[in-house]
This record gives sequence, structure tokens and C-alpha cells, in this order.
Amino acid sequence: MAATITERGRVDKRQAILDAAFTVFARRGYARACVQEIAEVAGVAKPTVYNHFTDKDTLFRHALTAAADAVLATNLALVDRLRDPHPPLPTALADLAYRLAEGCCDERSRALRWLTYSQVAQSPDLIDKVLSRTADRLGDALADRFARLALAGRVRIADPARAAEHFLVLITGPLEGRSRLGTRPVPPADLRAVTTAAVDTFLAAYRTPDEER
Amino acid sequence: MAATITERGRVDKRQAILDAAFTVFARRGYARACVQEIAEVAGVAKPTVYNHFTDKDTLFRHALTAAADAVLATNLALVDRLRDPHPPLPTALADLAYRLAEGCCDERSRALRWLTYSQVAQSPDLIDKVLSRTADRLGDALADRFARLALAGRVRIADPARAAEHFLVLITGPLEGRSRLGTRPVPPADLRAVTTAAVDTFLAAYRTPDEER
Amino acid sequence: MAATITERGRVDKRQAILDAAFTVFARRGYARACVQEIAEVAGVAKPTVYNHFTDKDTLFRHALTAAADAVLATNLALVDRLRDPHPPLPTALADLAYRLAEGCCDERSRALRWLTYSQVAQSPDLIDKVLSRTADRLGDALADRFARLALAGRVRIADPARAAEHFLVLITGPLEGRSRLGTRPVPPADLRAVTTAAVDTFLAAYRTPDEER
Amino acid sequence: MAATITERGRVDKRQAILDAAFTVFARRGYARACVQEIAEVAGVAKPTVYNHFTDKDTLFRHALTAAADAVLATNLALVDRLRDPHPPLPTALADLAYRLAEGCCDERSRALRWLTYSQVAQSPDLIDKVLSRTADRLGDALADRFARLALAGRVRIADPARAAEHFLVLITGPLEGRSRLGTRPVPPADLRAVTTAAVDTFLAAYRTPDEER
DNA sequence: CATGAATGAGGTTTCATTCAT
DNA sequence: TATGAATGAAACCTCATTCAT
Repeated sequence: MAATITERGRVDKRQAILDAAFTVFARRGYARACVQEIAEVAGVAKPTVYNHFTDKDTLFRHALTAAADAVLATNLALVDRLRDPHPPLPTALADLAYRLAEGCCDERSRALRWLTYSQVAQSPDLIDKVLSRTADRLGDALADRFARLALAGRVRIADPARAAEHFLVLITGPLEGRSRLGTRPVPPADLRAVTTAAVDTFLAAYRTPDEER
Repeated sequence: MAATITERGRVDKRQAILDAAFTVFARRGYARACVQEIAEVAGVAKPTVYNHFTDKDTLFRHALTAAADAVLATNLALVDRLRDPHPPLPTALADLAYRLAEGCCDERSRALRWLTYSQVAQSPDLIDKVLSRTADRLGDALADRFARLALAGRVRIADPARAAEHFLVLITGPLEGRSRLGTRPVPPADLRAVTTAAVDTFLAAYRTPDEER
Repeated sequence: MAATITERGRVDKRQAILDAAFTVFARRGYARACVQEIAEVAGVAKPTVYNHFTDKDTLFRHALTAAADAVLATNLALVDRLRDPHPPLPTALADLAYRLAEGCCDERSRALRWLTYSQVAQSPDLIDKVLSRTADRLGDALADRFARLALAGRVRIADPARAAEHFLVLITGPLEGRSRLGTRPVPPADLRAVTTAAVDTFLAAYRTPDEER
Repeated sequence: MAATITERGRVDKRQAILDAAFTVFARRGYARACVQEIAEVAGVAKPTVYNHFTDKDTLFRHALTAAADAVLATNLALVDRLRDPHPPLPTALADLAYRLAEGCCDERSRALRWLTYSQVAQSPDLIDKVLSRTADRLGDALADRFARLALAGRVRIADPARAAEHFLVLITGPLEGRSRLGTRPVPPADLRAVTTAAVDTFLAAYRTPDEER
């Protein structure tokens, strides 16, 4: 009982606030989100928010970087599946592409992109922080895989970083178009079509030596 | 006569307001831009803004679509240069890619992207309007060119729309990364590197028949 | 009728705000006075206050300097009565002293002193502005009178500024004590006693040559 | 023993809080001083402040009366030097005046005056408490000395209380003007000039019988 | 007794928008 | 039509004060 009460005070209000903040920011955007609502969603009083995070701005940054970390973790896990591709490469890549695309369409990922973009003019440093925690590290991880695959002769890639970048933009670029920057759901069939096209083009460009004629 | 001048004055004011609006929105973002400042930059009084555009929101939409039209016009002109490519295709594409990339880094184009993205949650329909006036139509135009080139046997493209999309994202995608979503200037050398890489990959994937081994 | 309506908008809301501001600041002190209440007392909406005066602070300064000017005007008028003292000097001085003392106990004058003092730590420049508009100029004016009287041989004063200063503090100093810094009304009898004592001491120190023995 | 130390610690903390409170109140004024900062300066946690003093207001009163007592003690010690003035009276008075003036310009004394004045509207009773502990008792003490001096025939004073009051305001009044209510340091030369003038006027008014012509 | 954490209340300010000329 | 002046609505933030340890 006493423990329960104690718990109430302890069970990371800080985390609750962070989560609520991301939810509300995602729902309303930075400017239209009011700390009041964040506090309500988090189940705390407004000043508690300010006790943990100095500013609305500070809160925003924390919420965004947390979300960025989470998104990155998910994506890294996917890339990691390329580590030992028993299935033939095209299949493995198609699978990866599809799953990445799915992740891209995920609520959290979309909100992260919106919010990051929306603050471009106000806080360029935040953009840097988010990008370095997401796109950059995802690109790196993928480049690592590509380098291994190239060494193993599974694919002909001279510049793994470039290849990774191209692979990713061939997926995410068309996806942004199809989903109208994430405002419209992309049916699975379209998701499949986009990723298939991406992998096709990618493999045609970086085709494995043994597939050459 | 006097009427004409008045008419002129009116038209000019409207345009001045639109320009000022885009300038201020680009500088501050939608929420932080205040109608007051827009009026000042336009050299009119605040109510005059409301006489021409009902709402801050309406003004925003008009300003954005106007900017979108302008950006599109620039890009279409570039694509049009592919109409009769006397120079060999790789050179022509590289040239196009570089010029598109340049345009992408342009102040107006960057601001347009920021602002569009930032309002994703508030007005999805605006996103649609902007995209259909820019990316979509640019893709179409490029697809047209690709179709002609394919017919002429200059390149092997089965799905011109898809090829156009891939061509464009191979340029813009990496650029967004390099420029940190447009917050950092991209030196010409990097611009060249990115576009060269894009064209390389594109041509490797959609290589011209006569270049095949 | 239309004129009436016009009047409503015109009849210096600015002045109404200034008056209300002084009233409310005097009632509550700077910090506890809220702009809300000032607006209500002035019969305008809160933002109107901010349209005329940028800040609560700015409003405070304007209100205080306006009050200072008013208080000064009253006091100068009193001093001016010394210009041609047909009545014997002691009577004239006693009269002046009494009237100055009365003015000192006046609501507005007391509030001005409180408010000025209370902001000493926050805005020393305001203190300067108020003092130079009140005490300094009152001292000057009185010194002028004393100089004339000395020239006329009515009183023996070597340093008129010093004499004026002493004359004034002999009145206001004891008054602050009696009134407990203005928190307690001073009955007319006490007022008379204080001023009589002041003039006695003053004349004893600066007695006219012909009165000596 | 341990109890003693604890007791000590407690006493020390209470005193530390009182000191910190006066420091912070003096620095910021009543309203802008926040208990948080007082606690920090005192080196304790916020609730500790509330454990010792119920209120911000209560704390203020305690801090102010403590300061008033200290200021009074200093001044009384000065007045006490008049007890047996072997030196000629004018010198002794000039000395006293100068020392009182110095004390008046002291940081603590100035802050005490500011703070007292600033709360005039909020807590008239506090004004009473402070005045009765400072000005009143100082006046009394001085009146005592004057009475003795008068009895000894050193000075012609019919009403010692009145004389004491006049003596003090002739010093402090001009000083407040010169120092702009304490916001500007008064150079020693000015201090000397002011006090000399005060004593001159005082002695001219209450001149000793044997000095008369 | 001392404290970290939480909160209720309230205040300044900003801004989109509308009158009335 | 263009504008100076006015306003309603809200949002951020601060702070005195209290729990529960």
C-alpha cells in the first residue's frame, strides 16, 4: 500500500513526461502543442514538467532524441539480419527493404521526421543531433554489411557508404512521395512495389559479379 | 487611368504581401511568423493583409503554392533541356542532375520544403497541393523525357515514371543528408560528387543498350 | 452621437491607462499590481495596455514620472507664493511649510515616495528621473526664493541651496517619522507642530540680521 | 554532546537562513526574491526554510527586524560616545554626525530602508516594528544625551526630542538626496560637507548660551 | 530535522483578428 | 480600400507551499 503510493511518486514520471511529450508534439506540432496538454497526458501537474525539463524547447529536444534513439534501434536490428544471409541476396535485400519501409511508415518514425523538419529554422543543432542518431548511423551500419558482402563477393560495391545511401534513399524517397510525406497510409501492395523497385534498381546498379552476363 | 494605377497598386500590394509572407514564414516558420511582421515587410498595415487574404492560414497556403509554382517552373525549364540532347546522355544527365541539385539548395526551395513538412500535421491537403505542383509534375516531365529517350533507344527504361522517381531521389535524398535538411551549405565539390554518384548509379541500373558488354 | 462613439475611442485611453496604473500600483505596489487590474480600472482590455506601453515596467515608469510631474507642479505653485511676501517672513514660511507638509501627506505624494523607493534595487535610473523631477527642482525653486530674500536682507543665507535643502528636510523628515512613512494619518495639529518646529529651527539658524539680539 | 552539536547546527542553520534571506531580499526586493534562492544561499533545502519560518512573509519580517536591531546597535554605540564629551561640543557633534552618516550609507542600512519602504503598502505593522527599533530609539537615545548636555549648560535645548529629530534629519535627509536614495555612493568629501552643514545649522539654531553674542 | 519531488494558482505577454474611420 | 486602435484567447513560465521519505 505504502509501497503503491511510493511507486506513484517514483515510477519514472520523467519517462511518462517524455512519452507524453512526444505523443502531443506529434499530434499538434511544436508550436500548437501546449505544455498543459503534455502534463495532462503524462498525468502530472504542469510545473512538474518544468521541474524535469527547463523549457518547452528543452523538453522537445529530449523527447525527439529519445524517439530518434528508439527508431534507430529498430532499424539497426533490421539491418543486423543481413549479417548472415543464407537466403539469396536479392531476397534478403527485398526483405530488409520491405521491413525498413514498414518502419518508415510507422507512426513514431513519421512523427519524428515531421517534427525534426519543422524545427529546421529554429534549431539547426537539433537536426544534427537527430540525423546523426538515425540516418547517419543507419547508413553506417548498412555500409558495414555491404562491405562484408562485397568482400564475400556477393555484390560489387566499391564505395559501401555510397551504396548504403543509395539503397536507403531508393526506399525512403519514393515512399515519401507515395505517402504524401506520411499523411496518407501506403497499402502493403504499394509498399511491396516501392521496395521491389528499389531493390531492382539497386541490384541492377550494384549487381553481383556472378550475375553478370 | 487613375483606375489603372489603382488597379496596379492593388495588384502590387497583393504581390508584395505574398512575397513578404513567404519571406517571413521562411524566416520564422508558420507559428512564429506573425502577421504584424509580414505586414511590415510588405509595407502595408495589418488589416490590409486581412483584406486580401482572409486568414493567416489562407495567406500561408497562397504563399506556399506561389512558391511551389515558381520552384516548379525553374525545374521544368531544366528538364526541358533534355529535349534534344546532342551531348552524350551521361553528360546531359550529369548536367541536369547538377542543376537540379543546385536548385534544391536554393533558399526558396529549401524554405518550401521546410514549411511544407512543418505543416504536415495541420493541413495534409496543403501537402497534396504542394507536392502535386512540384515533385509530381517534375517527375512527370522527367518521365516524359525518359520515355522519349527510351523510344530513341538511348536508354533502357521499361517504366519511365519509376526511373524518373529513382533519378530524382538519388539526387535529392543524399543532398538532404549532406545539407542536414538544408541547414548547412553544400560546397560545389560535394554537389558534384553527389550528383555524379547519382548519375552513375542511375546509368548503371538503366544503362543504355549500346553501353552493355 | 457618432461623435460620442468617436470620442469613446479617442478620449485618451492612454491617459486613462496612466491614471489607472498609478492608482493600482499605489494600491498594491509594483509586483502585486497586475496588468489585468490596471486594464479593468482603466476600462480597457489588457492588450490595449500593452499597445500603449510595451511593458509592465515601461508602464510603471511612465505612470511614476507623470505623477512626479504633477506633484512637482503643486509644490512649485506653493513655493511661488513666496515671491512677494508682504506678510512677515516667519508667517510666510510657516504657511509654506504647512502647505508643503499637507502636500507631502497627500495620497499621491505618499504613493509616489513608496513606489520610487520600492524600485530602488530594480531600476536606479528611475529613482534619478523621479528625484530630478521632484526634490531637485523643488529645492532649486526654493533656493531661488531664498536667494532673493537674502538679497533683500530679509534673511541671512550664504548658501541658498543648502538652506533650501535644510528647510525641506526639517519638514519632510519629521513628517515621515510621525506618519510612519505615510502609513498613519497625521492630524492637523501634529502637522502644525511639526512645521512650526521646522520653521523655528530654520529661522533660528538662518535668522534675519535685524531680528537678532 | 551530540545534542549540543545538533543544537548548534540547528541554530547555525537558522541564522544562516536569516542572513541569506536578508542578502537575497536586499538584492532582489521582497517580491523578486524567491525562497529557492534564499535556501541556496543559506546552503539548505527549501523545505528547511519553511521548517524554521512559516512563511515567506514571516521570514521577511524576521530578517528585517534582525537587521534593524543590528543597525540600531551600531548607531546607539555611536551616540553613546556623546556621554562624556571632553572635546568641545561642535567637534563631538561633527564627529557623531559623520559616523552616523557613514552608517547610513552602509549596505545593510540602505537595504533596510529600501525594504522597509517597499513593503509600506503590504504590511504597515512591519514599518512600525522597524521604525520603533531604529529611528525612534536612536532619537530617544540622542534626546537623552541632548537633555544631559542642556542640563550641563552646554547647549540651549528646550525640547530634546525635537532637537534630536532635527539633528538626525539634517543629516539623513540631505544624504538621501545626495545618494539618490542610496543608489549612488557618496564620496567622503560630500559626506563631510553634508554633515558639516547639518551640524552648522543645528548649532546655529541650538547654539550654546556661552557662544552667544 | 532535512530534503527531493510535486502542485495550485496566477501573472505577463503575444497574437490573430475585428471595428470604425 | 487602407488603417490605427482595440480585444479575446491562450500559452509559457514562476513561485510559494506541501507531501512523503
